[in-house]
Amino acid sequence: MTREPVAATEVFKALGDPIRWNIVQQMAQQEELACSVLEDTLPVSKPTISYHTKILTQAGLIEVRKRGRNYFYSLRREVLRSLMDEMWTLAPGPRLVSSQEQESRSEAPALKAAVGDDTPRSATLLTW
Amino acid sequence: MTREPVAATEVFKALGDPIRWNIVQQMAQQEELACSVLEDTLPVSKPTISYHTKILTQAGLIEVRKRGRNYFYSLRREVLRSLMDEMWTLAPGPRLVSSQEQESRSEAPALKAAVGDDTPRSATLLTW
DNA sequence: GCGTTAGATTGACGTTCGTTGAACTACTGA
DNA sequence: TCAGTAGTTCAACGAACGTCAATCTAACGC
Repeated sequence: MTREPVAATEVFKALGDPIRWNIVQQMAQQEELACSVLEDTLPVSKPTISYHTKILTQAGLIEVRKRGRNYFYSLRREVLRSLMDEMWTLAPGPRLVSSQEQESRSEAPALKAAVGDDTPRSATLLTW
Repeated sequence: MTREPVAATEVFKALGDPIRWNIVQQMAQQEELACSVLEDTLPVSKPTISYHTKILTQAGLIEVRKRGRNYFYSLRREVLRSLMDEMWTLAPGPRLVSSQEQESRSEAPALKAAVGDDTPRSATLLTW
């Protein structure tokens, strides 16, 4: 059941790219995401998408399922939670954000050219 | 009070390097950390340390205080928490790790050559 | 003043990363 | 069987990253 342990820094590095973060965000909403959707929503070529999904897979963040000639990706939320646990030991405390603040944040202005101007989801900005 | 908003991916990228992750871990324990300590504990030269602390500062993760000719760094935990909040919206759920599991994890075998063999803290490995 | 020390900056170097066109593989449907 | 499609792999490229020696700057002690 337990897989190869992955260094925390490798997961951080995987999340530290706008396109990959965008992919993870999309997958968090869809439960399972077709590769073709990524081709439509991301402003990069097919090989580039393949490159990024590979990095996410190696970091343990996503799981790949092949059905015929189509590929489907799904987010491995337990990995994200495991990383959050690790961060929590460094900065323990209750969750800060109220539900309406989450709402407003998802409508925050996009960081321009972070992943292209016509991207479905805007870049995530942190304020504190 | 609120500073320049920083993209989440920039913070992830800052955390995605073994040396910087090590620095953050040390600062989580010390409340305030002298630069000289980093020079003693990290297997890299002074300019390299300066380079990494600069990246952490730009990501908003640490704060610099100069006292005479000495520099002191401190962790900005609210930034880490803000990032955790963002991750939580993607993978909501309770914390997973029990206190004794945290204990055993901190004693986990080091990932060799992740940041040098004589590093005070071992590399963080994730299991799920 | 003047040498020393702590740490940042600069400049150079090799390595890794992100991107693409081209070629390839595996599946589909007729 | 064979053309078309979905997605990967390969090879190459420029850009960004991580490292260090050398240099610089500011504060210290005398």
